[in-house]
Amino acid sequence: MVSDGRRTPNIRDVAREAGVSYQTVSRVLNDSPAIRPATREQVLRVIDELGYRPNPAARALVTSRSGIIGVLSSQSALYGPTTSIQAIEVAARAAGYRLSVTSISTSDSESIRAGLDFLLGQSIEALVVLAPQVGVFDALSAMSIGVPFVTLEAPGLDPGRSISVDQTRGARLAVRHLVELGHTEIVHLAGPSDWLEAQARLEGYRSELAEAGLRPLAPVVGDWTAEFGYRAGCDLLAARDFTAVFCGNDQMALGFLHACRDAGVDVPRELSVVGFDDTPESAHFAPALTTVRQNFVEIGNRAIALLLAELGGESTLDSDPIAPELIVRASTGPARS
Amino acid sequence: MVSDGRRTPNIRDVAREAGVSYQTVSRVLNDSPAIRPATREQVLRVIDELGYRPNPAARALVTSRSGIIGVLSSQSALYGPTTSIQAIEVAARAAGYRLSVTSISTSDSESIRAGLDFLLGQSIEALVVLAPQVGVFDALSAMSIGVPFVTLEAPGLDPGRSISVDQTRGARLAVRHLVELGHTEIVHLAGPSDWLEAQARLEGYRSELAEAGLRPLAPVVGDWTAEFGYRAGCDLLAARDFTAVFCGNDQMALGFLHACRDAGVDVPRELSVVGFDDTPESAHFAPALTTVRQNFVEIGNRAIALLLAELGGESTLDSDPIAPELIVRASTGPARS
DNA sequence: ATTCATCTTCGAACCGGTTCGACTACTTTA
DNA sequence: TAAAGTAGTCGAACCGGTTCGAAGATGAAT
Repeated sequence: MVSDGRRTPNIRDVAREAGVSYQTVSRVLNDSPAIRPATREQVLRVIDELGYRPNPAARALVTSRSGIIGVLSSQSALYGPTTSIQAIEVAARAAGYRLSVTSISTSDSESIRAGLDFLLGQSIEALVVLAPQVGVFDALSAMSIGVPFVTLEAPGLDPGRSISVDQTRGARLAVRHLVELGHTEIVHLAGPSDWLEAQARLEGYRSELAEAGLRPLAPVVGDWTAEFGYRAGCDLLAARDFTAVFCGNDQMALGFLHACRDAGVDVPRELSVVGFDDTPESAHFAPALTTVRQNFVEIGNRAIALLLAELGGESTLDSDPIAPELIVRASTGPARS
Repeated sequence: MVSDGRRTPNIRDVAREAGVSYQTVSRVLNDSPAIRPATREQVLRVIDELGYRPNPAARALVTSRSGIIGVLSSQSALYGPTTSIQAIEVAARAAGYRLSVTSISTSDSESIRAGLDFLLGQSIEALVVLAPQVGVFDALSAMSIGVPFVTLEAPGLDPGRSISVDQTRGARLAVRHLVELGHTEIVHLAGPSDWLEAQARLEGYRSELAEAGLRPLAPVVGDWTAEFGYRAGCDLLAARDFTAVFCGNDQMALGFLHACRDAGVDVPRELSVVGFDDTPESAHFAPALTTVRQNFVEIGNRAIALLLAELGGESTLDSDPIAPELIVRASTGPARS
């Protein structure tokens, strides 16, 4: 890597060194066919020798393609979004795109707008929204995005623009499992009410119970954290008028299990607990958690596939929703009659 | 937002519409002082009216500042790195930078090089490396980076270029706690041996035991997962020749606790268990986990602060290492004599 | 009224690529 | 042997900003 003159080499430096015109170098870079093999060899050698890297800004300027896909994510270290983003990154990179991720800490429209502005100001070519609060989508439809976009884990909203596991179905699987075990009084520890996933799971909980002819109990609205699950559990177990709990995610289930231990309630003998997500840890909870598995990697992959199709001008394929899967472990058992 | 002609408006469109020259618009954008307030108002109004956004590629081209900070991360949804990256993103955004994150799935030099190439090809202005395997740093020093960079959670390597919690100290805190409880036979469930954090914790484990005049046992090398912790636990508990376990992270501790339940071993009565990281869930393990807290947000913030200082030409300040904190919970207790 | 300083605006060059029409030299065909 | 075709290369214009020296306007000083 030579650094004569203190300037990073540009395409003209390469051309001069290789004894060709700079357009020829450009041809080599974009592997145009009309280049004599010997010339290409020569140019490539000089490129390597000089440590030349094409300037992405210059390229973006003239092609008006930034190669950037924006990701708007809610600020959290939750397992699901994190896993999806990673899958997105891998898929995007494979397609020659890079990611620009920004996270919003609150879901008020001001901060959403700021996050979106930040991304749009980078001339992103497409957008993935991973912030599944209702407010986000209101803000989204208020601003004209101007690029293809897809929302993740926002079930029931804007079909065709949203990729998600069928949350309602997942919730129904969980509840049905409990019903089949003979439970009739099933509490739901829900996620934040402005999260679409939480809404869909609550909906699934209600409709499955209705179908079984059972009455839903008032949902306890939480914040996805184990800490909340614990405190809610302590409260609920004081007046124990239920035999099963369907938790909105695995973390809350963990907290709830903790509360059960504190209260001396035996799971699953006296109480059945179900989670949601199947985090890698849930198999090792005490007891191992029955939960609903979501394929977060698949979500990410499909998101990029859809965007790439749209960027390529293809019609957006409406694929089947991703099916969740019930994973039965030790935290659920038959209701005691 | 007007869209006449099907082209996004550029600075000249704004100038024409506002009745000024395009250089004046540029002045307004970079809030140069030499602009009459009335002119500024007028220009800003037109900008808003046209929905004009400056083209970052054009700007980057002429200023030769991309505004991008690259992040090279190892592919995982681990709590620590995820949290740090988020802190980095927030801090970078506040400073007017954006992030380009890429993750490498394996730590062989080929894939490291590819990841690094991918980032350097985006003319990043600075680099954060969050892939604390030894191989990464070998590859790093082999390639000339050409931009300021900082490595995270890579203790003991390249001081001044690395931000991390003092892992060795954290491990010593954990082990000292066990020693003070009277434990003499302490097993270490280590992280992968090519991870610098794992090495540092192992080192801390050994030196603290040495100082206490105790002999270290052969470490069990794992992969950070709960699943591994479980399997290792099952093996270890078969021939139970120890009274305490120091786990390299909370997930492995969780798996180990699971194994203890399976084996009918009472924690902390018969066995003490310590984790590392203090994930938000660890307070709700069964039993609540004694662990070592790391401030991942602080790590991210410091990383950006250091890079910004360097980008601004300031000398790199060598700050004190971040101190870890022992969080004592229910999983540790006195050794039975 | 003229000169000069100051404030504000303008013109032109440049950043580092891509692209398209034109040019050259060498084959092929009649 | 002249005309036509073709592979390979080149020149110039352009993308959308920033920057710097120069110019126009305005008002104060002489």
